[in-house]
Amino acid sequence: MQLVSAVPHATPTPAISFPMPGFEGGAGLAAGPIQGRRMHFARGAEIYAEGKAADQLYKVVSGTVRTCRLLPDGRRMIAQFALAGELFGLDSVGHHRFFAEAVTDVVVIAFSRRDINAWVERERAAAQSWQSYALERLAAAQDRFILLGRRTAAERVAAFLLDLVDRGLGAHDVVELPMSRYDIADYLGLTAETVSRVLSTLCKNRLIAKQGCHHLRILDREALEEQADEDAL
Amino acid sequence: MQLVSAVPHATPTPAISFPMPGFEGGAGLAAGPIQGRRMHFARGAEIYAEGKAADQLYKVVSGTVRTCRLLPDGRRMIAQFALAGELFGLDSVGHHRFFAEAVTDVVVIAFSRRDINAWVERERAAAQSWQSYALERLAAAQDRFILLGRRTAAERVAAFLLDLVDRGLGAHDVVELPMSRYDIADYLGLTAETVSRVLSTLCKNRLIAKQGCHHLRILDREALEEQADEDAL
DNA sequence: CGATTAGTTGATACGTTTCAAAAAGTGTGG
DNA sequence: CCACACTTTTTGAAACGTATCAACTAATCG
Repeated sequence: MQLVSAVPHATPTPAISFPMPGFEGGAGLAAGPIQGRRMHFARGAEIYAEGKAADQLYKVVSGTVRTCRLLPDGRRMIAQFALAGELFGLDSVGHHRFFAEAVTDVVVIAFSRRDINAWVERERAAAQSWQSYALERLAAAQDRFILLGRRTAAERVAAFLLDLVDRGLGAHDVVELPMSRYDIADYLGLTAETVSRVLSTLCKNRLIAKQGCHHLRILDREALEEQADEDAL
Repeated sequence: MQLVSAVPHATPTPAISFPMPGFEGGAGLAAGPIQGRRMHFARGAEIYAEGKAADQLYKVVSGTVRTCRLLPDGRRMIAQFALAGELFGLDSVGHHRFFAEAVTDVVVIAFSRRDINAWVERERAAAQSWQSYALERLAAAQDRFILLGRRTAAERVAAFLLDLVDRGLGAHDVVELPMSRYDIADYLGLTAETVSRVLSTLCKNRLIAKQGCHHLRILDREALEEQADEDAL
């Protein structure tokens, strides 16, 4: 891992907050005194490889990260897009079962798994927070079964856009799409062409409007939600 | 919930073991002194409903359980088949996001979430066990993304059969399929007809042999694994 | 600004679904 | 224990949605 070399100005981040989504009330509750290492990665750079020891958990400060796996024949599946403020790297106990790459230039904070474990054992609130986080991730994963197993291309794309908005990607009714069509396709179990076609159809039907291919304006959120067909993602 | 009425001989199960798969070494490590309630359900009976408070975690003693969700238009997705010895009901923190039904006549033990939490807070090993279990479930869920998003019908069915064998459903090379073709289909994101066709093809190619439609003999495990294409499920 | 990559659109192919009917399996009451 | 009714599974034919391949266009980067 060329992690260290990828840290130009490794400011000794003092007492980084460690929010567990789903537990903290606000946006950045300082839930513990864990120190993290701030790291930078350029667009496309590998953050960790599949099979490497999963000894760190990462929090995205800015930018977007994808975690993926490749099948022998080249098919790819993206397990997660981690947006600013979100965590990634919780693949498994021992070794990473996916690899992580920077979708855009990113800044992340890496927390040592050992520190987290120690903290969780020390403080009751930490343990609860940690457990809630794991359960929330599990719930999100289960929801995705339905998306991938039982929904059409149009439903998947609509749900995906709404999910990004809900997670804060883009202001007001403008969605930012930092990732490529291929990334979206590999996240939704489709092809890039199909994603493109669905987006074009949504434009034609005046549900969204393209403002460059990485920025969409949502024109009719209600119709989009109807297309996503509730309880999804 | 007609849970209580469904308990004919509610033996006051004394000090039930509470194994967390992935943590205990053997098959039934008594990891804690948690008391559970033994319950019986007839084939097809509902064990808990979607939306109900998720205040219990269940362990299957015998039989098979499915956890599902229904979409408004009738499409169904099965999130999990819980076999003998496995846990289910860990949908979420607050309320069940899936409903659970008995695939066959089942005996389960219900553990109170409160008891589990208390135990986890009391004993260090319990906390670790609990965490490992949650992470293992998460890893399994992530693997299923690939199955549902990037694999063909034949690959999914092959992987499903191998998974059942590995989890102990059926002795030697004979797989037991307690669930219907519709159940399998809704677990794999297919239709029952497609599942049936894939199984027929596998028979024709001498990878498996049908012994009644709920018992299959695996004739060529290697070829089946090749069809499942490694790292799946 | 030109070269290269990413995105869109179209035509066709393929895999899975859908609808329909036959066959096999399962349960029940005489 | 068998016959009947019902359900589940299997098989076939046609329709549908998405993938694939190919060409073109737009965006991005040096």
